[in-house]
Amino acid sequence: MTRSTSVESGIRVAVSTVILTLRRDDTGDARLALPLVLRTRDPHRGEWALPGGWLDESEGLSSAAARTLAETTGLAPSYLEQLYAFGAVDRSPSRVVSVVYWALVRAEDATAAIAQENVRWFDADDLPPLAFDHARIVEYALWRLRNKVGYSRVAQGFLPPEFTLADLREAYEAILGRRLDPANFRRQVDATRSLIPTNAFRTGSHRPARLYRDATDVELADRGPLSPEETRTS
Amino acid sequence: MTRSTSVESGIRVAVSTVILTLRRDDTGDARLALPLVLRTRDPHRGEWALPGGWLDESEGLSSAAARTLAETTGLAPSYLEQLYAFGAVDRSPSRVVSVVYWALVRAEDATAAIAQENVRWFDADDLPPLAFDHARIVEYALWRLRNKVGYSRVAQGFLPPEFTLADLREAYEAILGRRLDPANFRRQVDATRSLIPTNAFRTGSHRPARLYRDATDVELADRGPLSPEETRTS
DNA sequence: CCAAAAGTGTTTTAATTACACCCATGC
DNA sequence: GCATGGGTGTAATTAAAACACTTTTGG
Repeated sequence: MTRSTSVESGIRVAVSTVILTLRRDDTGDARLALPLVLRTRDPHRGEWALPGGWLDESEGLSSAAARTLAETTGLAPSYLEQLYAFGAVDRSPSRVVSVVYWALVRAEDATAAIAQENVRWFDADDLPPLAFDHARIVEYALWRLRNKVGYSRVAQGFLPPEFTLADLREAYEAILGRRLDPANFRRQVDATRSLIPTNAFRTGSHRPARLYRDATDVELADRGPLSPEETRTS
Repeated sequence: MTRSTSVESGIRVAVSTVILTLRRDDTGDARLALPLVLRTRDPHRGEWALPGGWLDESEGLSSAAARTLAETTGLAPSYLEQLYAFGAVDRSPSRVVSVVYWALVRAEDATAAIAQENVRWFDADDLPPLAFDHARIVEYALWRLRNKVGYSRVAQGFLPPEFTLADLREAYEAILGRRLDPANFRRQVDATRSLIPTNAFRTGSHRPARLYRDATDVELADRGPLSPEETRTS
């Protein structure tokens, strides 16, 4: 497009996203799941890869992540954060720097997600062989999530606006892979003052459970150094 | 270089690094300091900017960070970690994605650093106006350091192989900007079992202080998802 | 001897954990 | 009634903080 060669480069910038949601397995337990795209072109044709695409010259990094996320799943994320920039020389036949994001989508959104050719949701700890270095990327995204759930409210990104403490605890348990004491969990979350109780209850089984919603309009977690556009609550 | 236009892009990839060290101020206290480069070309000619350069097609991201770090300071970092990828459309007149690293260098190395035209070391909380979005980047790097010092051994990246507990505490105090109780600090660090005492003492003033060195060969902190080359201890 | 930093001990407070127990609903 | 998850109470353990006190050097 431009005549000057000084603004051209043999290095291309891609943006990919590790999209996570909660899904119920056969036993009814919630488990982490993520969508992958079957590659129809070389390199790595026939292998599964993270959703993503080339960074357009006119869009920001997080915009590109949200765009490719919508293109592959039809969803808007409830949480989106940059994960890491991968740029080893040998990670692809051509020179590609991938800026990878990770996103959370609500469970009920994910079940309503558009079913698309070449896109499938996999259990996060039962993945097929992945293209490029994507296996390592997913592993790191899961590490980040498990870490961040310990000091932030990110887990609420999996839940609808109103939820019970058992819902929230189930999300934590699925992320951390271990059971949490209901009594202590309750005390810990209301010590953070991040939930406000509603007057509604979820009924249907045993004693009804109170529904809660977010106490504040602030972010679920620190998403890093955001540009002014990214700071706006969309 | 290549004839195919499909591997060309109007987006260029730059790598910059926030290089941090400890320096003594007039009162003898240790303070965080970092080198900046005076821009001699537009855009932002005459303003100070982070050391960095264009990513070469044949080098990895962290290699580029180490290379530009050596070019501007003549130093090798004792710690190097990716900070964030900045890619807002309007952060530069041309489209640039900057992958930013942060690095620690040892104090005595920094004082021996090559004095270079257009490069100056500034006190971290008394910086001149910076080019591009570099002020925000430095701020985030300092936040990351202050955060990471709480749950890792990164602070040792400022110190020589052998040091006293007072040296280490002084580094913590400079990073965190507050005093720490010597008694509690001692207990906390030896609870981590990350230091082993030597039989040497530092003398010269008052009661001699025992010298310690790193207990392990492992990294000072989790540097993120590293490629195989980056994992090698160089 | 005195000042000052190195190093130890002790008390208090807060956070975490484990677990007993009561409550309210569906069946 | 009774099984089950919702919700409260409480004791034990652990970690963090505050601070008095002893030790060892230089001057």
